[in-house]
Amino acid sequence: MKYNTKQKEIILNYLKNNNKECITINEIYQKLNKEVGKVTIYRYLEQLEKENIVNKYSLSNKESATYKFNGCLYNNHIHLMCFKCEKIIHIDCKELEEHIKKDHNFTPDMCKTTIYGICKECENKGENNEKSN
Amino acid sequence: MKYNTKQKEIILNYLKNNNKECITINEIYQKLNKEVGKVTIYRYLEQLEKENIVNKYSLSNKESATYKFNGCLYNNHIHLMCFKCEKIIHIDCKELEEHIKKDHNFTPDMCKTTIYGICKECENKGENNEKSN
DNA sequence: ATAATTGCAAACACTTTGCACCTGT
DNA sequence: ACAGGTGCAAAGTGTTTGCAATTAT
Repeated sequence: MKYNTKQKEIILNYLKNNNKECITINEIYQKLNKEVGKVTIYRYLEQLEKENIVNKYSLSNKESATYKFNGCLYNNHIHLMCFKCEKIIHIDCKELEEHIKKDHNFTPDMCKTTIYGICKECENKGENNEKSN
Repeated sequence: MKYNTKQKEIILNYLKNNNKECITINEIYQKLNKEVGKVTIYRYLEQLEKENIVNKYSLSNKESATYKFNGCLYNNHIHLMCFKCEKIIHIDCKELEEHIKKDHNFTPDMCKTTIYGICKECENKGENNEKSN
């Protein structure tokens, strides 16, 4: 990756201007397919990951690879993802990070971590409504 | 899923006796391929998930689907996965769970959550050795 | 007997690779 | 000029589906 190309610029630009914290290869491709091929997106994102400009992680096996642009506003936030409504909640909490580091001898990368569970609203709904199955 | 079959018994039995907390479809298939077809494993595990007997989650896009048998010893442990050595560390820590619940209004399902980062050993190695790239 | 289950092969979806063509330096 | 990058098509991998044969009730 020694040359600068139109395609790389387009992709990086898109990542910079895209407001979403997390974006999948498919989302990028759907936006840019007139200008950049899918293979190039795969290859360039792989490169950007090596350079620590994006982080790659998987939210589910069903989706294409998910990336987060490190320059974006949301960095260092922790993600809580609700199973039920699939909403992602961003929290800012150094305490949690410090706890894992100090008490468990492990330096967490909260950018790459998603904590799964049930949000307050869905939990409340669940009590009033059906239990299903 | 109204009939009991030899195959279902074999799979469930294997999950019960298997000591690992997390197991992939491929691991199950490699053990049981003489007795059960892969498709049956997929279908039965899907069913077991609906019945809440196993939980499905993904550690990485590279591996086949990962399941955790809910009856196993390790339930409610938290997983820390090291990027570098890919080791999974199991910790038992109610504090962390409580913190998220109380302070962030979110009930985490730590069974389905993997916290990514760097373990102590790899961090130490990194300091002495090359930084690479 | 018959409705459900199994398992092969084929279809799918996401990702990676081989290679000829194009582009940046 | 030529090393590096792009993108098509093909291959690779994990998962799902169609369907005929088998099995549980």
